[in-house]
Amino acid sequence: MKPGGTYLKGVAKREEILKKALDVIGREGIRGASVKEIADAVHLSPAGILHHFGTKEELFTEILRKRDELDQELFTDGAPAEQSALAYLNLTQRNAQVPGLIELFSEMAVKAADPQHPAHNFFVKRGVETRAGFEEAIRVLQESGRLQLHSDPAMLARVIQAVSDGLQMQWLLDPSVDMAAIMTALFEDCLGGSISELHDA
Amino acid sequence: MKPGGTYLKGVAKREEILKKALDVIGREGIRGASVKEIADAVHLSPAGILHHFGTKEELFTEILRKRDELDQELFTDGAPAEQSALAYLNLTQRNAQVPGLIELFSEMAVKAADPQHPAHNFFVKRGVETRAGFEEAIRVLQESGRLQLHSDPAMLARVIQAVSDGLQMQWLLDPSVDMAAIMTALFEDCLGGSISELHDA
DNA sequence: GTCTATACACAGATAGAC
DNA sequence: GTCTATCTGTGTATAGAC
Repeated sequence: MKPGGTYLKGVAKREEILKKALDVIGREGIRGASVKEIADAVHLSPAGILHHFGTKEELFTEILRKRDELDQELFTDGAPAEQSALAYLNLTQRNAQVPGLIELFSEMAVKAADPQHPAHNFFVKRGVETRAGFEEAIRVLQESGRLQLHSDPAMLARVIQAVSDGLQMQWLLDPSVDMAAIMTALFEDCLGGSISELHDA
Repeated sequence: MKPGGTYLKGVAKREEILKKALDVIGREGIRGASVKEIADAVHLSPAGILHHFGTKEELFTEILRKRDELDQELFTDGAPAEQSALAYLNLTQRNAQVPGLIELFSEMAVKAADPQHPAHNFFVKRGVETRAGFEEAIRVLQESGRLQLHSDPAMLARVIQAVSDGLQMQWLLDPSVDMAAIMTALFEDCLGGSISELHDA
């Protein structure tokens, strides 16, 4: 809304804050998830940060959004529907390397249950999109006969999302849980043993 | 550790606090989950509460434990292994009536990822026990031929737990999600369509 | 052993100066 | 756009009354 220079500087500053925040939280875990910690990391005061984002919860909502954005560029962009399941598995495996962000995501997901929470719409939309991807992949696999299970794709999509989220919680409690291995085994044993055909990445 | 009267009074007071706390949180949701709110509900000062429990996190750990205890009396006590899956479904359906407690549980589950958190061992133990119940039920069903799927019971138990936790998160975000229906459909479609045989409660 | 009163530490939010 | 100062709320620690 403002002429070039100033506006762009504001956006750039926001980006810088968000990137540094992802960094700090990834490294320090949820302990690094206070306004003050992030402020220190970008050499600003807490008030300076909140000038850009309004409130703490809005700041953290933007952090989540930013991570999704970065993830999407790396993994799922432009992949055909059939491969979205695989892309998701890759994502899962990679995310498992950054416990702090998973903690943040899980914590925010709970808080966002409140319709008034700034992240509420983000999580609703994210869930819808995630399941739509699964649904389409399932449909394609069913129609091509590579998936013998003929259950309602919408329901299966919900289940897959649930398994993914649920395994993350188990993994937070005990990092020795191999999420990707369980997901893969599940696809192969229950869904018709054909997801491995997609493996080429 | 102390002679009768006094000791019992202490225990009784703790029980009273825990019961009231479950009440308040169930009614007011996570907003009622501050030491002050609970203190008000039992007509005590915050310090009075903490005298009995030490810290806030320990208090809330005991609250979780208390709820499990009450749940167990109501549903799973004495049920044969084969029916534990059904008992769990019943529990799921009943819990869905008390959003505040599910929020509390989910939030604590995330915080308990930290091995130093007072609820860490509670959640670890709870997970082990939950999965052990599923595992035995699965084994029985497999051996009696009522479950055609021959995947590793331990892995399947993890998946079922994950679906259950994951669906709760979806439900928190959108209460129109019918957790029990999805769980039931999942058992019937993927696990061999035999869980309904157990339905008699 | 039980609890109140009080003091303290800290986080997030807000107002106003620069 | 950023800081300092301030206010509020919330959890925690301690002293001492009963």
